[in-house]
Amino acid sequence: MNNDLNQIRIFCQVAQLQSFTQAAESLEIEKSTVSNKVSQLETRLGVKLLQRTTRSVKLTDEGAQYLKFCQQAMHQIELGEALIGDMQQQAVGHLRVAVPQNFADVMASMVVVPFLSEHPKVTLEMQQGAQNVDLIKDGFDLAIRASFSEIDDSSLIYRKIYQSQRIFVASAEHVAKFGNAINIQQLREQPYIASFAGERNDTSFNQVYVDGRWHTLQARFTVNSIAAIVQSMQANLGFAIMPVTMVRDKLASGELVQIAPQVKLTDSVIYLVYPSRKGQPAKLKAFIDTLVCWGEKMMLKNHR
Amino acid sequence: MNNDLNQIRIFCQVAQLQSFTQAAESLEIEKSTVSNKVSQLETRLGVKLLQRTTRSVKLTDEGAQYLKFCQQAMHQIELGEALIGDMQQQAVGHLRVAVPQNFADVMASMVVVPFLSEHPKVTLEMQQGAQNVDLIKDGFDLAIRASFSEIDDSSLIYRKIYQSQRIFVASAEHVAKFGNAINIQQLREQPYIASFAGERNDTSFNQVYVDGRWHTLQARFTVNSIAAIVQSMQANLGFAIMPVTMVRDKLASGELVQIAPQVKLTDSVIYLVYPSRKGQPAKLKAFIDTLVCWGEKMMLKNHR
DNA sequence: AAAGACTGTTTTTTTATATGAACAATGATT
DNA sequence: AATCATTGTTCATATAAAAAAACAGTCTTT
Repeated sequence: MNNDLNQIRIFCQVAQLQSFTQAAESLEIEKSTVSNKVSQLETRLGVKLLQRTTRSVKLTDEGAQYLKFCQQAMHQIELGEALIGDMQQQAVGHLRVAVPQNFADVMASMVVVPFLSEHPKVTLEMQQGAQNVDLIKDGFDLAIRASFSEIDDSSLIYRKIYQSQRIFVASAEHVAKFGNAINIQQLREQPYIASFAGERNDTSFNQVYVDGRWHTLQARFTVNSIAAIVQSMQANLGFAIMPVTMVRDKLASGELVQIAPQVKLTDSVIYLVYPSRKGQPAKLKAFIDTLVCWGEKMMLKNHR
Repeated sequence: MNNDLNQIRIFCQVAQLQSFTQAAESLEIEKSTVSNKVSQLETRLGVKLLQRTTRSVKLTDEGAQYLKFCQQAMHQIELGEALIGDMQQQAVGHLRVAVPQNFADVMASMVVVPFLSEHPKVTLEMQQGAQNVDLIKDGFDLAIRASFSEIDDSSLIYRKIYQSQRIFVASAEHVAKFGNAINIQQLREQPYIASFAGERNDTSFNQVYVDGRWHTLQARFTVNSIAAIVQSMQANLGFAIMPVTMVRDKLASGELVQIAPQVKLTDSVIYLVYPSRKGQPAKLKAFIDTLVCWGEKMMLKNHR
């Protein structure tokens, strides 16, 4: 290559150390390379930068002038790389996260608050309902997905952080009124409160796999918030499908009760999706850690 | 090479043009090279700098931060190279010249004054009596040599700018007193005013080649200034050896007369010596031009 | 809806470059 | 003063990088 920037680094080193040999050693290259690169640079610029005897190396007038600029340039690059190093070690900068519609409220209290207080130099942007965004194109650092069918997309890292059994739950009053259903047919006759995970026509959350085929429950009421569903159940609007962990406390206190335990549902699984595992900035590592930690805590709660 | 500065230029170009393909075209390299270099840079820094789809290229948070520093660095280098370009085109800077002892006065009026007035941005340092200096080691841009024996030194450019017949001259009064000598023996009996060109023991200027061997004239008075010698002759201190051109006017006006025209002297030759012909800064080119021009004018005067 | 144009990446081949030894030149040392 | 150690440069060879072509996506257009 004619216009080789490495010539400049090498020239700087020679000029600074006043020696081709020492420059070669410090850069861990051959002195013949040093000699050639400096010659190339001189030829390209059309100026002799260094006057050299076999015994001494001195800057020419032009070389001294040029060196100043080169040294500043090298310094700028050093500063830049130091900054990158810092960003790798310390969580700083802006983080854009895509979360499913029905997860915002769960995240806010249990993840966002502790994360932001632990990492004061990070700013967080959480975009709800951006379930199927293109991480790279739309500039997200991370997405949380609650898909039940795993999507295979190379170049993206999928990481399961949470898996929980889902159950049918309702208020005690609801059970008293409709009876405790024991199969899918009976459930379909009871009012159902649906959630949707992502896109408008995404019905995966409302599908029940029984006897080798999928049954879709028709919803009386649909809302994209876990908290709203719980409240609706307590208002006796109907039964719902919930991850066990989400309603563990309500079940313990008797506010909600499980119905149709014989009917098995697929698990609720939460994935983290992010582009490329290597070269993660510290801010992303930190957020992933927080999420993984949260997932583990939730799972423990489940199996307690 | 692991730490390749060219990665940075390429990254800058990609980031600026938001395209690998366009960056490759503008840098006149292959897009595969661009792709590889950016990947190398990312690997080295351990950060993804650019998020890329097959259709779009976007800076990451880290990439944007890093880019700022890289752009500044590139800008610095551009400034430096622009300066070098100017120095090549416009005579600026400091010029160190070594001249023989007996040339300073000749140079001052006929070369230095017109040169400095024509090139106001050049500062000139003229070191007298530095005849046999090491151009490179001692940091001279140019030396003027009046050697009679050509020295062969590779890596140095020798350029003859002036050659003149030397003659014996004296004042008319001197001739009246001592008679017009016709051979070397007669000359040796007359008082001789000597010059020396360089080192203290340099007698080449006072040697006369006659009948196949060298004769050294014993000087009654030695001084290292052409002007002083002329004045001394006019004060009838003795005869001297002078290049014809130097005393052309004095001979024409009758102030000085040639003696012993039968005795042939070697020519006076003036050389320019400078390191490396290519990559000369404009200041040096300009000074060489002035000297060559001066030499030609003097030679013309001679043959008129 | 399907083909085409254009993106960035990967792979193979060709080219260029770094290397290491020998070299010429200089200063220090004996 | 002569040898020795060390400098920067040169040259043949091994190595690494750039080029060229093939590839796998994505968006546009017919």
